[in-house]
Amino acid sequence: MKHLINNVKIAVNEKTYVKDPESSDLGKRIVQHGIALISEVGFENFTFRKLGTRIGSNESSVYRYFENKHKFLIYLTSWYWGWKEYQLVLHTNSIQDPALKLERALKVITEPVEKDSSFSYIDEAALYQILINEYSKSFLTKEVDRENKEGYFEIYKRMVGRLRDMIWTLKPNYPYPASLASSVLEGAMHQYFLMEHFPSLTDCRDNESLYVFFRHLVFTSLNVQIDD
Amino acid sequence: MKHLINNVKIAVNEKTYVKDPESSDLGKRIVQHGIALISEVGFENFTFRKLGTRIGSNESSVYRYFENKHKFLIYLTSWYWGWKEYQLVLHTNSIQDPALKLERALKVITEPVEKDSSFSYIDEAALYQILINEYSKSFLTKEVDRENKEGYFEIYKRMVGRLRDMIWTLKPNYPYPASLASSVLEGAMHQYFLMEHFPSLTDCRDNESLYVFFRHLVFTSLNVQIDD
DNA sequence: TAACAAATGATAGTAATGCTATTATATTTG
DNA sequence: CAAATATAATAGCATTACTATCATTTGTTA
Repeated sequence: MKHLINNVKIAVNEKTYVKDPESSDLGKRIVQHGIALISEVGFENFTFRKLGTRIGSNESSVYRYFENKHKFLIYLTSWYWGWKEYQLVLHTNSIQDPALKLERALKVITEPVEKDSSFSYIDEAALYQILINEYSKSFLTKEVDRENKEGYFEIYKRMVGRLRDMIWTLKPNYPYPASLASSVLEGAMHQYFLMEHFPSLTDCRDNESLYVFFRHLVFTSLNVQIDD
Repeated sequence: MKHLINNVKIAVNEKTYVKDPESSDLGKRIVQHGIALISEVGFENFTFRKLGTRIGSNESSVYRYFENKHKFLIYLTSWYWGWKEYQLVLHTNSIQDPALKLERALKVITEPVEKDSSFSYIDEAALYQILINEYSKSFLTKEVDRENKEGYFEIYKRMVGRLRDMIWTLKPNYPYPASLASSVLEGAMHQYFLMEHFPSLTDCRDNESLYVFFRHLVFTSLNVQIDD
C-alpha cells in the first residue's frame, strides 16, 4: 500500500511507554523484534529477557522503554489500531454514498494486512497475527477499568466509533449501531482465528468469504440491498 | 431452574484432569473454590498455592486433581459448555417449528445464568463470569492445535454445531450457518463484557436488549420475519 | 579536546510462580 | 488389624518479573 502522505506518525498514548520507542534506534529494534518474537512464541512465553538477548542487548534496556510486557502489548495493539484507523479514513473519506462508504469500511476491516513501507521497521502482517491471537488478553484483565480510565483503549474505541457512525449515517433508526460495529471488529479477528484453527466452526475460507459474510450480516441487518 | 432429570452428570474430557474432581469431596471443593477464586482475582493472579490455602489444604493436593491451571480452566469451561448444551437441548428439543426453535436457542444463549441447584457445589453465575473474562485465554495459545486434536474443545464445538444446524434447518440455502453460530456464541460473551466495561461500544444495557440485538441480527440475516 | 551527560550494557539480587519430590499422617477398605 | 489409598506438610528448583547498581560507550557542548 502506497501512502499519499509520507510523514505520518501513529500517535499512541504516552502512558504505554516509559520512553518513546520511535525516538531511538534501540527503541525501534525493541518494537521490531518484539513483534517477531511474540508472533513466534506467543505472548505467554514472551519475556523481556528473551527479547533483550535477541536484539543483542539485555532485559534492563528493554525495561527502560516499557514498564512491563502487558504495557508493551497495549502499545503494539494501540499502534495497530491507529494504523488501521488511518487506513480506514484514507479509503473511505472521499466516498459520499453512505452505503458504499460502509461497504468500503468493511473491506478495509476484513482484508488481510499488506506490508506498509511507510513504517519500515514494523511488520504489519505479523502484528495482525498478534492482534488475532493476543488482542483480547490486553483488556481481559482485572485492571481493565483503571486502564480504560487512563485512556489505554482510546484508539480502539475511536475505531469502533467511526464504524458505528457510518452505520448510523446509513440507517439512523437502526437501534444497535455500536453493538454491530464492535461485533464486526471483534468478529473479524475471531473468524480469522477459527479459519486457522477451528475450520469446522466457520464457513469462511479466505479473506474474501470473510468479507462477504460480514457484508451480508451488516447490510441485511440494516435492511439495505447490495449487489453481489 | 428446575431439572426434569435429577441425576445428570456433565461429562468432561478425562484428559483435562488427573483425577476426577467429582469423585471426592476434596475434588468438589477444589472446583467450587477454584471458581470463586478465579472470578475474584482473575486467571492471571490465580495460583494453585492460593487455592490450596483457601480450602485449608495445599498446592500438592490440588496438583493431584489437575495438571496445571490451564487444564483447570479447560475443565471449568468445558463443564460450563456441557451444562449450557444440556439446557439448550432441554429448552429446544420439543419445539418443532424451526424459527421458534432458533429463537428459543438464542434466548438460552443470551440469558443470564441462574443458579442451578442440581449441581450444588457449582456456582454457575460465577462460572459464567469466568467464561466472559477468561474463555478466550483457553484457546488463544500456541498449543491450541495439539489440544484441539486431543479433544479439549469438543463440547464447545458440539454447541456451535447444534446452533449451526438449527440455522441450517431454518434456511438451508444460507451460506454461513457455522460462522453465524460461532459469531453469536462468542459475540454474546463479548457484548456482556462490553456492557460491563465499555458501555460506549455497545447498545445493549441488559440481557433483554442483548437478546433482541442477536435475534434481530440472526433473523434478518436469514431473511425470516419475527414478531417484536 | 576535556568534561559532562545521556544512553546502553552487564551483573546481581529478590519475591513470586509453576512446578516436582519426599515424607508424614489420616482415612478407608479388605 | 494391616494394607492400601488419600491427603497434608515441607522442601527444593528453574523461571519469571522485576529492581538496583555499576560500568561502558556515545553524544554534546564549553
